[in-house]
Amino acid sequence: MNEGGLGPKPRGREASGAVRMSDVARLAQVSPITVSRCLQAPGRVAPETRDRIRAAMESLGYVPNLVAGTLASNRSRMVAALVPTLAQANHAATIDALTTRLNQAGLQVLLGSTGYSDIAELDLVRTFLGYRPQAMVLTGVTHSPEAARLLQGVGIPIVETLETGTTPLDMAVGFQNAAAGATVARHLMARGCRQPAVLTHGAASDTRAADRHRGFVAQVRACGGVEPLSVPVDPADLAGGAAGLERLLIQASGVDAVFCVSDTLALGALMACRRLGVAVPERLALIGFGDSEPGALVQPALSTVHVPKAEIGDMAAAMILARLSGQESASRVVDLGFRLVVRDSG
Amino acid sequence: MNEGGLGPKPRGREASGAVRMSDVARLAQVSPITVSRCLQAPGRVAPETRDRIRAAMESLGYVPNLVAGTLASNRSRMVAALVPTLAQANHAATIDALTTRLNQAGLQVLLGSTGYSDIAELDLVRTFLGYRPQAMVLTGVTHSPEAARLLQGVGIPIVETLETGTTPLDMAVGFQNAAAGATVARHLMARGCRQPAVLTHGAASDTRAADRHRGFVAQVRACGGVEPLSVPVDPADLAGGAAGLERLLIQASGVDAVFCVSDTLALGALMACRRLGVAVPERLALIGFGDSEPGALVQPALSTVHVPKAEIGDMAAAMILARLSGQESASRVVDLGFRLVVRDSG
DNA sequence: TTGATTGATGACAGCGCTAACATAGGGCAG
DNA sequence: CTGCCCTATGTTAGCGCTGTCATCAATCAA
Repeated sequence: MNEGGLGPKPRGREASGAVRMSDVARLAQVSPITVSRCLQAPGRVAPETRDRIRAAMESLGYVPNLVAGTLASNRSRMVAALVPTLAQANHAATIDALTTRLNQAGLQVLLGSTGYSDIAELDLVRTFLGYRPQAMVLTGVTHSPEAARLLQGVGIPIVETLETGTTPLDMAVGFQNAAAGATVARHLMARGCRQPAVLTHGAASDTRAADRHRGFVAQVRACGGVEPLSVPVDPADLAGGAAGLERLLIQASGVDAVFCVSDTLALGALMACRRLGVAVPERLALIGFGDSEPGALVQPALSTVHVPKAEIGDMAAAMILARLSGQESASRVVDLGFRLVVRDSG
Repeated sequence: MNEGGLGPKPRGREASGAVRMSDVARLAQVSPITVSRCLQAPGRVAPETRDRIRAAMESLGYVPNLVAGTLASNRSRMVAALVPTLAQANHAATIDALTTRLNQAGLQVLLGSTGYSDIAELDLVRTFLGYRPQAMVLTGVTHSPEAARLLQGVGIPIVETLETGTTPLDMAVGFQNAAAGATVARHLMARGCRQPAVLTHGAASDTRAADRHRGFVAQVRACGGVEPLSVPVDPADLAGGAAGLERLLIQASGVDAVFCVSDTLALGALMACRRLGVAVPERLALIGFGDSEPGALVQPALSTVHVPKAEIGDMAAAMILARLSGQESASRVVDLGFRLVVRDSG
């Protein structure tokens, strides 16, 4: 008996004030563990008991504390995802698909954006791992060594998206950026272009863009074309694309085609061409990347490379779910390909 | 002494296997609470102790378990956010800004998309509250009564975005959709339109679109215009906009202006006009909503209403942070306004 | 009848961390 | 030298839930 006040003074903090499982249990006249089972596996609880418990939860407005559940069960029902930015439609589409699919399976998505910074990525990886997610989705396969070490240490499924060029940390789904660049190069050369150039993303950590650039240049060389001039742009937005194109035309007057590593850059370049009176595609062919919606609407309609944005999100979710349900997936790398979309601009 | 094996058989589960705070503490020769303090308030720990602890964390590869921390401290450092869809650029921009700002303050964002469904919203609200977020961001001010009850019960800051028409559950930041609709109507009437119509979003829970529609119609009436025909479209994508416009032209041949409740619909309508040979804006004026990027690039450039997407996300974050730091914000409703952008299409 | 099996529920301990209080030692005014 | 405050660190007891086993009654084949 501690009632006499003689024992060690009880000095607990006050509880959060919310309704707890034990409150529900008391009202339903069962033990807390039965309430827990009623939530996790209703089939293992007798129907009458179940109804009584549900009525109790309803009447008390009980909201299970998943944090406590996570700590006890070591299953957080969360998946962490990192993107460079959401403001770009292709990342948004991928995340949207990923989220939808994971939600259906009862998993929530913890989202962070790195702003194309390796430091921010490392920070976010560290923090997110602190929430003990059951899986992690990253953009691209290039990370700081420290981040890679952390990620491999935790032993959860990891999916890297948008890039399948090299060996992934764990799993990868996307396409081959270098091959996409090469395809564009082949197309332009076949079309008779003789002096192609590249508008590329200046951010060092956007290795996807760098890969496309590299693949393009290699293919131009292989076809015996003039060594392509390249102009880096950062940030890679519309204004950047426009400015980049102007710079490019100043540096080399003979350029007859430009591969822009993103549709956004291409659209900016297209605007600049309009302003400067450069005829597209007659004097200058323009090819983008990503098959964004505006590209199909402008005039001349933008030639580009279509990538399966939503499918990548879907597949990433599927790979995670398969792994979490114990299947050792046969293929750790899934290449969903890309497709050259030839429209008016080149 | 329990060593004799006489006490109750210890039947604990095995621990998660990860490095714990106590491991760090042992290596650094301090108590766990000092390690905890070193993470939360390094200033309250002596410099040499701090260095020893940090070295220990480094050498063990310690990743703090924030789930346990949340349970113990009742502070999750998470903010939950719900959007109808991420695949639409204006929501993505808002969330991007929100996330960036909250991350800077050490808060993570738990993101869910409702797909414009009240049922999905309720589900997500319930689940997210289970993670005990410190604040919640919603889109729009209309929710199921059940969701509203839940949200008001938990006592965390709640910000509703994109809409400031009615009384919020707690706080709101956005603009007045009805007023935006009215502004468009005034503009069209002043321009000499006599028979305007509306392409609107059919989803019942997109009350923002419905408000714009309502405001538009009311203003047309007030100006003495012909009662506007309206065509609902769902899903509100490009194809929907195109189909909607065709239906509209069939139903009423005298229409000389169309207010589309989103830029996406307007762009679809513009495509249809091109296909049908309808001159824009000569025969048909077209106004969108949202000031999306493609709208500025198409020809004729789309007239639209600019809304401060990123600013809304920023402000939502600021309101949350203010409240969490104890300030009772003076204004619970922040109207960031909108701006009619007249370009070529109307 | 009986032992084995199944189904429903409960007792106990502990997940990894932090709030609240406690303590020890040093500096310093008076 | 006393009493007080301040700084650095430690002790204790949970946060709210679930894994693991235990229990007890009902069912059923042999």
